[in-house]
Amino acid sequence: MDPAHPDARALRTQLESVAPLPPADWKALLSHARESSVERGGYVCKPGDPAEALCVVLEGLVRHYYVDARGRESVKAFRGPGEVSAPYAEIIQRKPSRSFIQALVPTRLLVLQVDQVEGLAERSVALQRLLRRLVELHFVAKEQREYEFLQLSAEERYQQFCRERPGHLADIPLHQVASYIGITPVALSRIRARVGRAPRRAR
Amino acid sequence: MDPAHPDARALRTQLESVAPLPPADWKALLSHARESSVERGGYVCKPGDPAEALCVVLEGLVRHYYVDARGRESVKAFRGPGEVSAPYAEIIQRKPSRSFIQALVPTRLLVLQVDQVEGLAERSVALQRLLRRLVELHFVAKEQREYEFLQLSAEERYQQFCRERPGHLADIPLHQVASYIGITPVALSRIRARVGRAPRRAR
DNA sequence: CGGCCGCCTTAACCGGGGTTAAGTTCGACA
DNA sequence: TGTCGAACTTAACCCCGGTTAAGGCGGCCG
Repeated sequence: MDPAHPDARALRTQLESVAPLPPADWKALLSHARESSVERGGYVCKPGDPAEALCVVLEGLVRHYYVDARGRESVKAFRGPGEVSAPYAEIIQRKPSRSFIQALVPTRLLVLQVDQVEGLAERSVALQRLLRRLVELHFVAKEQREYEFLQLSAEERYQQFCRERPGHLADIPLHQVASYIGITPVALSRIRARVGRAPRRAR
Repeated sequence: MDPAHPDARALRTQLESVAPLPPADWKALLSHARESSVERGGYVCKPGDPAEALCVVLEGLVRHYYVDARGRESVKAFRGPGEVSAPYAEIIQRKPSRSFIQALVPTRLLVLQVDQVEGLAERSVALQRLLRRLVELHFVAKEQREYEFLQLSAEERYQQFCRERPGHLADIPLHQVASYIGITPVALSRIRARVGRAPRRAR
């Protein structure tokens, strides 16, 4: 991808705020990146796919979810522009994906191959540190989620969610929000009735 | 700490299974390590303490927990021999600890200063990679926990917990188990009555 | 020895959320 | 335009877990 491309510049800025990255490493990274588009409802990744791609959302919105043995579906995360989207746990464990990653709206992604990134990181402390920093931030996010399950009621988790993703509320079907906060669509509907049919930003 | 010490040898082996670490890095790490003991009920860390120590449990058992504004207590984790014990999220965010870390039995710890480790890692890709690997494993564990909250009932989470920490069940009071799986002691008691007063290994 | 306290259990009551089912709205599409 | 289906809501019923309170048990200490 061209370093002069606006997407590339924006991404660079964002990465710099996580950890400093020398220009050489940045160029090397970009040279392995390709862009990809997914239409609304399309899949970036399905169970059984080899977990080898690290994506960054450039534009649009995706959700990460999985389906358990009983066919019950759970949403793990939503990811918008600037966020990393990948079956991270499976990449770490070098297993095939167990998750779906699906575009909720037309989405553009920057795609990196994990082993190429790993290869570059073998030779750069800075890149290695950046990668660590990124996992650390993911870790903190998961711990925040753990906190919400341990200490908040479903209603509070819903309100928290509305605060977290104000810009995406209009694009996410409520049953997926319900799944994300760990309740059924029916229960979410009741909560929204109690709370007074909370914000669902006009478009 | 002496590299010839049995604890040091055991730890080395364990770290090697996570990611390779050259002898020079290992020696440097060890030279900054000190050992510390905590009696049963004693604290390794309390809210407000600067989050600067990375501990590894050599012997014993600790729990990580926090108390929210309403005084409600939640157990985030238990850590036994060979496991890392630290207010990780706070270290990552460079904030003071918000958690308690408490010994459930007499415990010995290996203590490292975060900034010393960071300093070493600035000069070693191998150490940097090892650190990343460790966070990655923490991340996977948190995602597993997220899965349990999303898809398992309290009863299933209890049985899962019994499978996870069979060796520590005897040392952990039930109300702490309840807190860990996100229910009240009363509810756990009922579950145990249903399930048939599950294993609580004789000592 | 007796009393206290922490831990665990049991019981009774209540409320939130799961389940099932029906009804509404709305957009896609023939 | 009519039909179909997905998404959302509402209602009825039930169960799990929270809450409160009481009682048992064992260890610690005066």
